[in-house]
Amino acid sequence: MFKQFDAGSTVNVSDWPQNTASPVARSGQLEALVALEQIGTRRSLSREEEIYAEGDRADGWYKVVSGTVRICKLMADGRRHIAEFLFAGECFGLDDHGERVFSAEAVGDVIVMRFPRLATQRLIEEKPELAGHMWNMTLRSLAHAQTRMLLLGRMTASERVASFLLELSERRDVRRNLDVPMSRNDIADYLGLTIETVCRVLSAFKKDGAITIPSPHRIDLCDRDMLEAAVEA
Amino acid sequence: MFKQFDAGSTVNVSDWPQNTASPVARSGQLEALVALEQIGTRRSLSREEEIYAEGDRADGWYKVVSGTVRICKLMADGRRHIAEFLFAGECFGLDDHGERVFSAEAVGDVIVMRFPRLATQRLIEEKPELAGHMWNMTLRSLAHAQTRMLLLGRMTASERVASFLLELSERRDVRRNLDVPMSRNDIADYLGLTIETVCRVLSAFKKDGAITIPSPHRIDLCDRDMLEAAVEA
DNA sequence: CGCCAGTTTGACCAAGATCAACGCAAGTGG
DNA sequence: CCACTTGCGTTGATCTTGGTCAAACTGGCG
Repeated sequence: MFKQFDAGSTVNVSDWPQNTASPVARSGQLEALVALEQIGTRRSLSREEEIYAEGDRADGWYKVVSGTVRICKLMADGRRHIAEFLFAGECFGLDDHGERVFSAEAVGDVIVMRFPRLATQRLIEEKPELAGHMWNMTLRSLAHAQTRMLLLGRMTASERVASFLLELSERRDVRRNLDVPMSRNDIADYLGLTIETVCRVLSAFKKDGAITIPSPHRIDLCDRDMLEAAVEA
Repeated sequence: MFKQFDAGSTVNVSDWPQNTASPVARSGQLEALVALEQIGTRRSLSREEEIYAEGDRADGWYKVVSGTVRICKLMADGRRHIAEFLFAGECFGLDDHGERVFSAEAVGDVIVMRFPRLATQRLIEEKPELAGHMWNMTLRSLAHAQTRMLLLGRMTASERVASFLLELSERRDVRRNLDVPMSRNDIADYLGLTIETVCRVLSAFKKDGAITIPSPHRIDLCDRDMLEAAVEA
């Protein structure tokens, strides 16, 4: 089932390259992380504002402080695809060299930290342990992307929506009273469906008693087992 | 359009963390890569043989020497999803910690190099520049995964197949006489379609004069422009 | 109160899935 | 050497899921 929804690209010291490292390397790692945090600058954005656009120079990466960010791509004929949603503590924009391949936008009001690429590179040269940390964040994104490829390639509409609700619940660490910051349209473009299908599936889940929908941006997971059964992967 | 199909996770010294590094760091990098190659062991597999299974301990990663490898996952009810095909020079199995989330199988006869996880970790501690190299390989996989999410989430059957043919052509560096090592079924599971749909789309392309199909595992791209137009992303 | 943006619901439609038959080599065993 | 099998691939007929189009609903907000 879907237990390994990555907890996002939060700072995490105990992983692949590090977890057998000597104590010395480990304390170096911690110090390096502090140094990393210090090269970041704060930036506030309001609802629907663009953080960067497709085609912009990719000269930095970001970490969400508060709010929700979406990473998306527009096709020539207007079809939209949302590659990822990012919540507080998660990082984005590490990928792509040179030009941005996707754009990043604020779903609601958002605060992010921006880490300039050059400063990051210099810091990595200075403290090579950091490369391992960056690598880990990328590995997490990759694991998440693979889970989503399975979802987009082989799951039915209800499986996708159930999956989405459970993912939200895991990532935001809420068991029942889920708040859903993004619009139905965003959800649809994230799941490779249409807004109507998303609505219909949600209504169906409601009728079956798996969820209730006090308001469009608030969903109660009454019966998680039912949702988990709907995923069935 | 789809020009940035990553050339795979081949060894590549000139990237993100390295490309502004001092000459000293660069030569260290090269030396480190040689050291890396030396911890690998050769392994031969025949058609349809499993390299590792879902659930196996993830205690190493691989590089394809010759042949084609597929990374796949089976859902409980038998639906199959192919996450990736790997050709000579490309790496896989770097992702997942602990247990394998996907399995890896030889499409035809295959030779791979296996790099044990522990030895790799030790080497990284010894030569921290290597972390940057590993990170780059992961970044490439991620870029590829993102391209595929767009394909699976938002493209039509013909767009997917056209995309696939062009991707094959780019990655194997062949402009016309494409050899297609995988079965129609593999292609379908890679593109999130059924085998019948793949066949039909290929037949349609043939009728339109975009391709010819001398044999099932050999496809001629007569009119690349037509295929590129069919993708239209 | 009426407008507006986002959501929900319904009726209909189509892309692609499913089911089924057929074709076509490459074995295989008599 | 030739029937027979077997595993793919291709094609056709029909069905289903989810998309499209359109209308109604809902909760702010001027």
